[in-house]
Amino acid sequence: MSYLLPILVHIPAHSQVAGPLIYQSESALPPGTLVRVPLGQRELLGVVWDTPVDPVVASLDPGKLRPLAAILDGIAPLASCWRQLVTFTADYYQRSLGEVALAALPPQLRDLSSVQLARRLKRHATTPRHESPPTVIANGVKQSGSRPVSGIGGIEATRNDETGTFVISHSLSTEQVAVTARFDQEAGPFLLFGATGSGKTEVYLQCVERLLASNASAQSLVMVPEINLTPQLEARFRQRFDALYGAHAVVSMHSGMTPAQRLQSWLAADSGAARIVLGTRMAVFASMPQLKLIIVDEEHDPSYKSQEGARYSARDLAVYRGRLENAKVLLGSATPSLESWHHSRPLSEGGRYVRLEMPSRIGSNASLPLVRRVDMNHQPKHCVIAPPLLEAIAQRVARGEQSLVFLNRRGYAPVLRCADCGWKSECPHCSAYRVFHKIDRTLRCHHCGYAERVPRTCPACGNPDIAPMGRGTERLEEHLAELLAAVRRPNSDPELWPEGEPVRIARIDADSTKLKGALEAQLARVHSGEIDVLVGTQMIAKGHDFRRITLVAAIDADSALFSSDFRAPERLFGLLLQATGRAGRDADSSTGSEMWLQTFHPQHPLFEALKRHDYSSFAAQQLKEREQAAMPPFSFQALLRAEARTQEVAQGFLTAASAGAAELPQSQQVTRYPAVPLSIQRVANVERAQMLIESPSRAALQRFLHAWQAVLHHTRQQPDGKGLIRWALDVDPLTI
DNA sequence: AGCACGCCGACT
DNA sequence: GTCGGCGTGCTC
Repeated sequence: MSYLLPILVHIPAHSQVAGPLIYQSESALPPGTLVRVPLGQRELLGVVWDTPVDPVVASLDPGKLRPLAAILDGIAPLASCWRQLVTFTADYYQRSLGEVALAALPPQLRDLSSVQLARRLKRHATTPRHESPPTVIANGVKQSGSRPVSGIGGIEATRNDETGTFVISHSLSTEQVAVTARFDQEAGPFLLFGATGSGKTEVYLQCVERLLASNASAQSLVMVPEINLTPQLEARFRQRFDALYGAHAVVSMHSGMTPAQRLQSWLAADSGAARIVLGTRMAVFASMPQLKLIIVDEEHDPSYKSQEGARYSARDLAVYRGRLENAKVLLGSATPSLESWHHSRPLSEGGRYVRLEMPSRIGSNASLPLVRRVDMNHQPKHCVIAPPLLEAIAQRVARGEQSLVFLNRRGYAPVLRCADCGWKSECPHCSAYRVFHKIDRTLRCHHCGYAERVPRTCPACGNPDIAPMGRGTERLEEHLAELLAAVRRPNSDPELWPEGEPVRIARIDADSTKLKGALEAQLARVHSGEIDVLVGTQMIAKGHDFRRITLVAAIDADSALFSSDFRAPERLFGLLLQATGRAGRDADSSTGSEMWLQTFHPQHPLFEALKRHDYSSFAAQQLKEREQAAMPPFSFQALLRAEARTQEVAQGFLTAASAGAAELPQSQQVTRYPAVPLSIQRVANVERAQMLIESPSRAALQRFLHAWQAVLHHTRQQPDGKGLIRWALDVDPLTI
C-alpha cells in the first residue's frame, strides 16, 4: 500500500506550482515530517504538509507520481503551531506555502543530504546538553539551574544554608517593578513605552527570568532589529542566564552566523534545549515547542519588515504567533511605531495592546538631555556647523567630554559636479548619483554598487575643475578636524604633548565598519575615552550605550521634514529621539548633556515635541493627520511592484493587472491607484514601477489580494506581461 | 528558484 | 567547428 503525501518544496511564488506537490510514500508520515524528494533533476528538502490525499479527489494518476527519496527521521515532525504560523504568513503576505516554509528553516537543513544530516545529528546527540544543576530560587520560585551563582552581572545571590538553595534578587526602579507586576497579571500583548535609559532591557531580562523560573521547560524568544545589536544583547543575557541554565540555554539566530551555527541554534530551539532564542526578524520562525514569551525590542524599527521574498513583518507575526501559541508578547520602544501606539490606546477606545510606561531615566540625577535648536537662517551662509555648536563641541573637548555628530549620509560628497559643463556623477546603471568617496578615491553607486576611480578631469568636457557638492560623513569628519585643529583636550602625556593633546575624531558608518570586528573595535575606542568627537550615520543612533557622551548634534535635522513619504516624520522623530538617548546615559555626566539640532524650521511642531521629549503629543498629532487623510493605521495598504527592462513594460503590466482587477467582485472596498515609477526608478539597469492598493478594511484588502493572484498570474502570460522580469506584492509596505 | 532545451556570436 | 549567451518552459 502506498500513500500520496502533499509535500512543500522551495518553489517561489511566481511559479505555476503554488501548493504542495504530491509524492508516493510507503508509510503515512505525519504532517510536519521533514523529507527529501526528487524534483526534476534535483533532490530537495520537503515538509509533509498534510495527511495523505485520495488520488480520486486529487484527480492525479498515482502511476506518474514519484516516491520520496528519504525521510529525515532524526528530527521530529514540526509542530502544528509552526505550520499554522507558516500558513498564516504565506496567506497574509501572498506568497507560496513552499517558499515561506522552506525559507523559515535553516539553510543547511536544505543543503545537507539526509546522510550528512544524520551524521550531524548523531554527533550532537553524543554531546550532553544538560548538566545536573543545583536548585535555585529565582524571585521566590523554585527552579533548576546549572552552576552556583555569586554576584555575576549585578545578580545578588545568597545561599540559604537550611535548604541549600539560592535566592536571587535584582534592584529594580519603581517603574520597572510596576511594569513587571502588570506584565505578570495581564495577558497582553504589551507595548512597553520606555524612555531611552529607562531600563527596558532589565525589564526584558526580568520577564524572561520569571518565566523560566516558573516553568522548567518554557522557552522565550527575544528579537532585536539588527545583527549589530545581537552581540550586546547576547552578552547581557549570558551574564544573567548562563550561570542559571548553562551556556547551551541561550542561542542566537541571525544571518551573520555560519550555516553550521545556524543549524545548531535551530536544532537547540527545536529540541527545547535552548531556553532563550535571541535573534533578528528571521527568528520569529524558530521552531520552539515550549514558546511562552516573545519580546520584540525596538519594535518600531523598519528592519523587522523583510524587504525581499515574503515581505513579512516579524513584529506583526510575533503578535500573531503569541496569540496562536498562547505566549505572552512584549513589544518595547522609546518611540513606538504609530501602529503599535494606536493599538495600545485605552481599551475603552478600542485598543488591543496593554500600554506599559516607563518615562524616567534610571540613575540618581539622570535627567533627559536639553534639546537646543540652532536656527540656520541666522547663521553665516553655507556654514556646515553653526558657530555656537562648534563652540559647544570645543568646550566639551576641552573638558574631556565626548560629542557625537550625526549626519545620515555616508561618503565624502553625495555628488561630484563639473563647474564648466554641469556634468554630474550619475550612475550609468541607476537613476541616482554616484557618491564621492575620498578615502579610496572612488565614485560609488549606493544602489547597485558600481564603483570607478574618480576621474581627474570632467569625463564630458575635460575640465579639471570638478568639485564635490554637499557633504557626507567623510567630509564632515575632515571639516571638523580643520575647525577643531586649535582645540586641545586634557593632556594625557605632557612630555609628548607639551602644549596639550590634539582632538581625536573618529567616524562610524557602513564604510568604516565594513571589516569584521571593525565596529566593535571602534566602539571600544569610544568607550575607553580615546575619542573626543564621533561622526557617524544613523548606525550610531541605534542601541549602543555611550557612557561618556554629553553632546549629540544632528547636522541636517531637516532632511526628512518635507518628504513625500507619510512615514518620514515618524522616522525622523524616532531617529532624533533615539540619538538624543545617546547623550548623558551615564548618571554622573548627564547634568548638562545636550542634543543640538541644526534646522531652518526651528518652530516646526516635530522639533517642538522633540524639545519636550514628548513622544505622545507628537504621536497624537501624527495620528490625527493620518486619520484625516485616511492613511495607516486608519487604512490598509499593499503595493504591487513590477520590474522590467523598460518603464513602459513595468507600468504596462501594472495597468493591465489593475484593469483585470476591475472585474473582480472583491475589488469593491478597494482603491487602486495609477502605476508610478519608484522614486529611484532604475537600479542596475532594471526599471521599477509600483501601484498602491488601499482599503479601509484589512479583511477586504486581503480578500481582494487573494482574488487578484489569479489575475496577476494570467496577466503575466498575456502580451502585457511580455518582458516583465518579476512582480511582487508587498502587504503593509513601510515605504511608498 | 534551478535546470533543461534551444537557437545565434567570438574563440581554441 | 565548439563554448556560451540568456529566452522560454517545466518540475508532483
